[in-house]
Amino acid sequence: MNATATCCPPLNESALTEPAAARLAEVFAVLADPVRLRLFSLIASQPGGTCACDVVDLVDRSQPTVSHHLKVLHGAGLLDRERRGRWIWYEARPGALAEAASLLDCC
Amino acid sequence: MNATATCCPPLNESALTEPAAARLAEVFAVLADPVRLRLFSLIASQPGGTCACDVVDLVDRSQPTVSHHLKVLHGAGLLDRERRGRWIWYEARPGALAEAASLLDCC
DNA sequence: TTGTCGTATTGATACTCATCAATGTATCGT
DNA sequence: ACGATACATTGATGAGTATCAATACGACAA
Repeated sequence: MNATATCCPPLNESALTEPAAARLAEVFAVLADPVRLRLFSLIASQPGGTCACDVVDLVDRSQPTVSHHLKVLHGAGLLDRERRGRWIWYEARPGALAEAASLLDCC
Repeated sequence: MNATATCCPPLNESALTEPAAARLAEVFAVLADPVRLRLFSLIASQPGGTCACDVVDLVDRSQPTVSHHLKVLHGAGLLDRERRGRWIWYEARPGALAEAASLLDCC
């Protein structure tokens, strides 16, 4: 029922199956872009979530580019989205990275 | 002195700086390819390391492709290399992923 | 030295993706 | 209704990369 149990043992205990590797590689690919990783950390470090308008200025990229990255993060299940009037609030989804973290812990 | 202290606080505590995000994104990029991730797990799960010839057959890719991926993993500091006669042995470098793991633990 | 085996490199190709300008969509105030 | 604000989508472009065939390199055996 806990997040770590849904995945697989640490990397130094048993090798990943092909499907497991494919699925996890997608998670790492989402975090493999510096702008996207920074956007996620900016939002995750904000307890109540953040308005998208607040992060655009922080990453030195155009608004469409930031919107694209937020869409990718949301599509991967790392961010929750909620509309509030004209604004859209993003918030880090709890436990979204537990699976990946459990793998890396050992190495 | 411990591995987690060399990096940065978890993602939900404070946002990544731009250089930190860039450096970490490189690590995630190395793990973002399914073949490469599986190669690393195959080697990391082998206590004494592995001959490169043993993993080529396991990932359904050509020998040059596997060689390329092993070079990337070694270049990123995730694998150690050692020549033994005609063979080359790869071994997972201990603690190579501690930095990335400490970040992900919280989310 | 000559061949063989294990591994790396080269060169080419196809595909993915980060990025932006322009435009579209939705919500709110007046 | 109209304009303004916040965000998303479209379309185009350039850079990066996974992949393989062919080739090169290095070590060992005979």
